[in-house]
Amino acid sequence: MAEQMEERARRIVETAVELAEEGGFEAVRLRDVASHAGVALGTLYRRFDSKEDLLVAALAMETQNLEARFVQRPPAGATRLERVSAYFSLVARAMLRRPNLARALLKAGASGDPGLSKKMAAYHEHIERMIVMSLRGELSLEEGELADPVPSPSEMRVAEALNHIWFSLLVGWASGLHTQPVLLEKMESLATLVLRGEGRTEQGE
Amino acid sequence: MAEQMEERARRIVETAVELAEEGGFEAVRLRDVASHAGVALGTLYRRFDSKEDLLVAALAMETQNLEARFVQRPPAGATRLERVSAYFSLVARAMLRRPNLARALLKAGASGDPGLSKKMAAYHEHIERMIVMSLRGELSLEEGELADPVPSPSEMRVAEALNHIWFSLLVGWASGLHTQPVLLEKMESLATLVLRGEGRTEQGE
DNA sequence: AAGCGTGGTGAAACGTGTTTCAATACGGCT
DNA sequence: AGCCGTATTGAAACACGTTTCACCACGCTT
Repeated sequence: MAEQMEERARRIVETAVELAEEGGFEAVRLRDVASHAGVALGTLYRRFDSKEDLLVAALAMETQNLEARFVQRPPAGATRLERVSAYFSLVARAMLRRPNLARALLKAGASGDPGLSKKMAAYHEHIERMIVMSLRGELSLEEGELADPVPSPSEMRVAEALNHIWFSLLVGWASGLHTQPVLLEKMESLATLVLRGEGRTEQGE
Repeated sequence: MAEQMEERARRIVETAVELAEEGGFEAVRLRDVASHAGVALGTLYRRFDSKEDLLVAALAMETQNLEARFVQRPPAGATRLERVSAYFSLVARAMLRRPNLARALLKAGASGDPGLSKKMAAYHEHIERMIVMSLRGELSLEEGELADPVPSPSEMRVAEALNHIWFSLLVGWASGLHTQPVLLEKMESLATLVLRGEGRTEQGE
C-alpha cells in the first residue's frame, strides 16, 4: 500500500527527469508528467506541492546518484586544491552530460520558494559533505553510505565558501553567462584563493 | 516621441516595483502592472520580453539607487574587512526595507533565462565595482558617477569571490534558509576567510 | 493638407500551473 | 463477505504569462 505510493512517486520523478533532459524546465509539463507516469494529475499534486517541489525531489535523486559516483571514485590528488578541483570537475562533467536537466534543477532550486528551504538545506549539506571529504582526501563511510564527516569549524567555513561560490557560478552558467570551461577555470582560481585563506590561524574565531 | 516611450517604460518599471514591494513576485501581475501604469498589456510586452525581464530592469534601477547611496556615504572602516562588511550591511539594510521586492528581484535574477544574461552580467559588474572600491577604501568617480576602478587581477578575484558568496547567501535568505542577521554573520565570516587568502602572494598567477 | 509608418490600444485567445470535486478503487478490519 | 477510510481518477474550472490581431493616434515627409 505504502510502497504503491512510493512506487508512483518514484515513477513521477523519473518521468520529470526524462522530460527535463530533453527540453529543460518548460518541457516538464505536469500534464505530460502525469500521463507518462501513468497517474492522474491530482495524484501528482498530492505528492508534490508544485513543479519546483517535484524538480527539487529530482535534484535530491540526482544528488544521490552523484554521491554514489563520488564513493565509487573519490576525487584524487596530492593537494587539497587538486582534490577539490577534481571534485568540481566531476560534478561539472555529470551536469554537462544532461545540461537541460541541470538547468531545470538549478532553476527550481534557485526559485526561492520558502516551502523548499528544508529540502534545499539538505541538498547543500550533501554538497558540503562531499567538499569536506575532498579537502581531507578521505571518505567518511557508514555501512557503505556517506556519513557526516563532522567538519571542524575551519573546514566548515571553507566548504561553505566553496559551496556558495560554486552555486553562484552554476547559476551564471545556467543562464549562459559563461561556458563550462570558464566555469571550471573560475572555480579553480577562486578555490585557490579560499584555500590560501585557511591553512594558518587554525582557531580562526 | 522617444521620450514618450522612455516615460512609459519608466512608469511600467516603477509600477512593477510598487507591486513587488507589497506582495512579492506573484503580486506583480502583468495585467495589473499595465493598467496601473496606464498602458496596454501589448505596450508592456513591446518594451519587456517577459516578467523576468521587467523585474531585471527594476533590479537595474534599484542598483542605481544603491550606487547613489554608496557614493553619498561610502562604507567606512580602518581595515578592508571592516569596509567590506559595512558595504554588505548597507545592501542588507536596503533590502530589508523592502524584503518582498528584494525576493522578487532575486528570483528574476536567478531565473536562469538566457535572454537576461547580458543584463545580469551588467548587474554583477556594478556590484563588483562597489566591492572593489570598498576594499580600497576610496571611490573611483567620473563626473559624479561611479567609474570603472580598473581592478588588479588580485582585486578582481577577491571581488568575484565575495560577490558569488553574497549572491548565493542572498538566494538562501530569499527562500528562508536563514535570517538576515545570520546572513550578515556568515558573510563576515566568509569574507574574513577570503581576505586572509589574498594579502600575500600579490602576483597570484 | 494627405499619407505613411511606428507605436499604442483593447480584447480575445492560448498554454500551462494549480485547484476543486464528485465518483471510484482498494487494502485492511470486523 | 461487507464496510470504512484513504488514495486515485477524470474532468472541469481558474489564474496568469504570453501571443495575436485588427484598429487607432500621432509625428514626419512630400
